[in-house]
This record gives sequence, structure tokens and C-alpha cells, in this order.
Amino acid sequence: MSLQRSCAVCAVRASALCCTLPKEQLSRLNRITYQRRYDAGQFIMGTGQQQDWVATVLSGVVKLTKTMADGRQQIVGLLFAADFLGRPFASGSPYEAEAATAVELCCLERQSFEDLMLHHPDMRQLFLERTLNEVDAAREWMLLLGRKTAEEKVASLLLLMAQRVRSATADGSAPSPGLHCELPLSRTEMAEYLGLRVETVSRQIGRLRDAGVIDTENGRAIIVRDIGRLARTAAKEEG
Amino acid sequence: MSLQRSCAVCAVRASALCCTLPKEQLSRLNRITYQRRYDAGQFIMGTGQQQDWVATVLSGVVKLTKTMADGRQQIVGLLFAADFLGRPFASGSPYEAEAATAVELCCLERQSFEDLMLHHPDMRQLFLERTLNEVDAAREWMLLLGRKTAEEKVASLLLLMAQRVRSATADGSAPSPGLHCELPLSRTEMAEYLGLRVETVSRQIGRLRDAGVIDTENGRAIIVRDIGRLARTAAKEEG
DNA sequence: CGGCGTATTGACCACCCTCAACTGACGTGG
DNA sequence: CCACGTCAGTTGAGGGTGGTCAATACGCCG
Repeated sequence: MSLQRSCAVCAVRASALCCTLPKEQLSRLNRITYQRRYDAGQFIMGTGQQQDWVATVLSGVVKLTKTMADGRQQIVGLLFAADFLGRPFASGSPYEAEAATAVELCCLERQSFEDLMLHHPDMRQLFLERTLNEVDAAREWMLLLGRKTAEEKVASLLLLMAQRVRSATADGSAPSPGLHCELPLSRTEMAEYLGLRVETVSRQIGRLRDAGVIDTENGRAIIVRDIGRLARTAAKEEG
Repeated sequence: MSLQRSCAVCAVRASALCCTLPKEQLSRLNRITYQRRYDAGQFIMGTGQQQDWVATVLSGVVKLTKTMADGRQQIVGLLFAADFLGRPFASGSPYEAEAATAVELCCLERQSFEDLMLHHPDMRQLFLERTLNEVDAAREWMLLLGRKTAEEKVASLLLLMAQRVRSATADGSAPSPGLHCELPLSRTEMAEYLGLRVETVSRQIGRLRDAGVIDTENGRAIIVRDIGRLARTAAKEEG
């Protein structure tokens, strides 16, 4: 469960919260952090129970979900590499975290993290700004959930994923024939994120494929053929 | 538009962000803040444009909205007395703020606010914690928007309002016959908050009234007759 | 009284949900 | 090697919730 690697060669060192720490601090950071791996589908942290550690996502995708008593579930956020996971300044998390794909985390005790923030203004500042961005993202998604049609919802999600993947794989190789994109979510998870049912997601993806906007490969991959049309479908203006 | 009052007698002094400032700072704070009043329906701040000030809500209710190109609108947050309005560390706000009722704000320049946070760790900390709470609240609302039925949505909102009002008016007088609650939102605004249409909100309120859970008075007031049943209606478990 | 804006009510129907069957990929075991 | 089970995804038929459009009621104010 727990392995060791050096902060100096960390893949997300440049963009995670700890990018604000000076090099001299890295060896100390290395000592107080530890890594964890999860398989797709595994539970990471939950509501209710005491939660005494936080983490940075090293690789993979984490989904944050909220569940009602009768089982209805809503994904309320996705975390990618370099994103922060956990709820400082509270004893528990108000939602559950689960591995959507295989996930590597770089963990540390919540108390250590709070101490780090106390002594490193830059890091505290970055954390604050990222939290503000999370508020913005959550509210953007509220607009999607409350006002968009199924077609717009699906297009919006695919667009988001395509952008996420494009920025992640900064290869620059063969960009023209279509943007290839391996979705980190199953149809069921897409539905849970969009406030839809699986069948509706499947049908809308089918429609986008028939319209030539995207192609689907076996499994979870899609190829964006016409990103402009995808973007227009994501917020159709009455036409 | 701009009037002066002393921080020392401020109504939200005990709960706003500035409650973390020592008394010695109040006269200085008094000098750099100014007040503004808005009538119900007035625009406060918007997307796109440069936004160089932030504020604390002194009284009234502010709604934060997002609008799509074709006019579809979603309320993404409500601010009550002592809540903070504005988006520090960014040049503009990603959503519009509008007065839902008559509103009084205590404003200061964004730069001054950022400076204050820089020099007052307690205030910075409180701001961070409140921002984290905003994330939680937004995600809670995502669950409502994505998964709840119209009946549950309306009940959830009425419950929220009843609790807000109960805590605000800590009178303790005549609690038994029914919790009186003056809604700060029109039916249209309730619909915009819940991801519904006005007609649906109106019908669901009618059903709750017929069921004896609430009573309605002329205008926007409601009386909660059975808060337990209202809470159960807000998250029905398959019954 | 008439005009205006908000709330309510009614009739209709479309979008999405529900339930069900089917397909294809994958793994296991005979 | 194929039969079989499983699981994710797809497709189809039908129904219900909530949207749409229109008329009416109500409160407010000149």
C-alpha cells in the first residue's frame, strides 16, 4: 500500500500545492509524506468517519460523490493529477472519494498539512486560490445540472474531458485527424456526474456519433472529430 | 449611495469576516470601507467587467446567478447578512450578483481587502474556511439539482429558508403554532435556484399546502406547520 | 376603475426515466 | 475449443414528471 519516491523527481511537483515549497524543504516533505495506490472502484475516504489525512493526486482520477439515503448518487467533483484531496479544518469530509481509475496519492497527515500552510504563505495562498476555483467550477456545474438538456450535458462533459486530456498529453503529435481521448469514466459514472441515467447518456453519445461530431472506439475511448460543433452543442442557443 | 456608520456599532460585526480584527483596527477599517444600498432587483456586480471592490452583506439577500447565451438562468448561491461578496485574487467575478431584496453592503477596495488578509492571519483563515464551506454548500446543491424530484427540491428550499430565518430571528417568542417565514425570493427566483419552472414551483407549494405541511400567506410568506414532514419530504426514501 | 406584475391553475405534450431485452467483450471451466 | 456467466454498453417500447403555452386570479398603485 505504501511506497517511497523522492519529491525531487515527482511528476506533479511543478503543479501541485507543494510547488510553492522551496527546494530546501523537499527532504523534510519527503519524510512526512507517503504514497498510496488504489485500484479503479476502490473506496478512498468517506463521510461521517474521522478523516486524519489529506493527499495530492499523483496519477489517475478520483471522483467525489454524494449519496442520498435511498441510494441516489451524484458525482460532485473530479480530481486529476496534481489536484488536492481532503477537507482541512474539519474533522470529516462531507462527501465520499472513490478511485475512478487506478490512482496514486501522495498523502500526509491533516495536521502536518495544516502546519505546512501555517508556515508557508505561498502554499496557503495557492490553496486558497484553488479552493476559490473549486467554488467556481461547482457553480458552473450547477448551471449544467439545473438548466442544460441531456444533449448539452453530454456534449459539455465530453468537451471538458477532451480539454483535460489535451492539456495533459501535451504531445503535439498528429493533432488534425481527430482528438483522441480515453474517458476515465464509465457510462454509469458519466450519468452520475450529469444528473442523467445511463441509457440517456448512451443514446446522446450515439446521436453525437451519428451526427459525425465524435467517433467511439470499443470501450471508453472517443475521438472528437469536430470540436467546434461539440462546443456549440454544449450550449445550444435555440437553433 | 454612500453613507457612513461606525464599525463599532455594526450589526454584523460579530459574525462577518472583520470579526477577526482587533478593536484597535476598527477605526482604520472604518476609514477604508464605505456603504452602499441597493433596491430589490438591482444589479450589483457582473461577469466580464473588471471588478475592483468586494463587500460584506450588512442586510438583505444577494443572489448570485449564471446566465447562458439564450437567457437560461441559474441561481448558484444566496448571500445573507455577514456573508462575503466578491472574488478576490481574480480580476472579475464568474457570475452576476443581484439584490434579491433591498440590500446594504459594506464595501472596500479589492486591493485593500487582499492587504488586510495579508496582515491578519485570523481573517485569512476565516475567509479560507468560509470558502471551503461554500464549496460544500455548492456540492450539496449539485445533489439537489441532479437527483431530487420537484417536490423534494421545493421542500428542501423551504426547509433551508425556514432554518435561515429561524436562526436569524432568535426571538424565541411563540414558536409552537407554526414557523413564520418571509421568503426573500419570488416564485421565479425559487425556480431559478431549483432548476425548475415557475409553474412547477407554484404547483408543488400548492401540494404542500393541501397536505397541511405549510400554509401560505398573501405574498411571499409561508408558515411551516410540520417541519418534520417538510424535512422528510425534502429527501423522500421511496415511500 | 383600469393597468401592471406576480402567482395560480388548466390542458397538452416532450423529454427523459423506467423496464426490459439484446449485444459484445472478457474470463472461467468443462 | 466452445459453452457459459458476467458485466458494461446499447437499443427499444412505453409511461410519468415536469416543461410549455395560455387563461385566469390576485395584489398593488395610480
